[in-house]
Amino acid sequence: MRIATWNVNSIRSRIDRVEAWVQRADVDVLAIQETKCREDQFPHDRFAALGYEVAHHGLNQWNGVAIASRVGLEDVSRGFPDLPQWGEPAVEEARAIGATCAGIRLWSLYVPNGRHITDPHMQYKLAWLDTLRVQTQAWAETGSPFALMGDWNIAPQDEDVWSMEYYLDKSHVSPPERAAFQAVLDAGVTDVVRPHTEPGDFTYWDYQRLAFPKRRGMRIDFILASEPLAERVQGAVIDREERKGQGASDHAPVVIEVADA
DNA sequence: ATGGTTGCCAAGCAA
Repeated sequence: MRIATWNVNSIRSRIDRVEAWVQRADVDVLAIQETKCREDQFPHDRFAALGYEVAHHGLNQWNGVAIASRVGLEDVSRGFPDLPQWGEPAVEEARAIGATCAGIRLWSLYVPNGRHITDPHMQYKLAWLDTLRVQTQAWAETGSPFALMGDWNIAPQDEDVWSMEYYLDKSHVSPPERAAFQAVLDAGVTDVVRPHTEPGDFTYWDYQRLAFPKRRGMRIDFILASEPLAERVQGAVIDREERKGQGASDHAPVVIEVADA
């Protein structure tokens, strides 16, 4: 079984490429981030035509997460307990959706962008991650297979950015963010993609300044699996090809191959 | 050279 995560940067503007990619990559489950639309705007019919069920959580033109599956989709959860609120008025944003597919509990997550080390968004981001840490610990204690998939807006290691000098005073690499990411790992999950990749294998490249052809990217999209699932992962790939050409998302899809239970 | 890109939706914000 092939499971993937992809920040598509608007499902409506990307639907043609998403449709082509899920067929080319032959994925059974796709966790999507940044759908950027309400539920009534989501192109459900396009996924249904390909044989995928979809659970979507989208409240407005921002954020938005979904899970598409052709191996079953059960027990959908939109958000999880104690997530911090944001905005005026403060609301819980559409940044997490969970579903059970082929016996595996999968989460599509869009971690808040801290924007800058000193920005209020950074405290929101860290609080959000701490809530995720608490939940991860609880999920791990059940001993069931699960994965946290999505855009973390964190580059946990120096090799995960094209230049540490460039990012030194910026978000995504700060010690508090990296500590928050590590705390989630310590709660009971592991990065199952890294063992199958090399330094310089990024998942995101800015649209600006020719970042992609200059290979100036970051590795900020991850699949973190609990032990019962991690031991079934047979391979992984970041599909850099999908970042090429007109109409590409600024993120590449990340795929894992999982053995049957 | 203080630039450039994309998507929301139609001015400015978000990434």
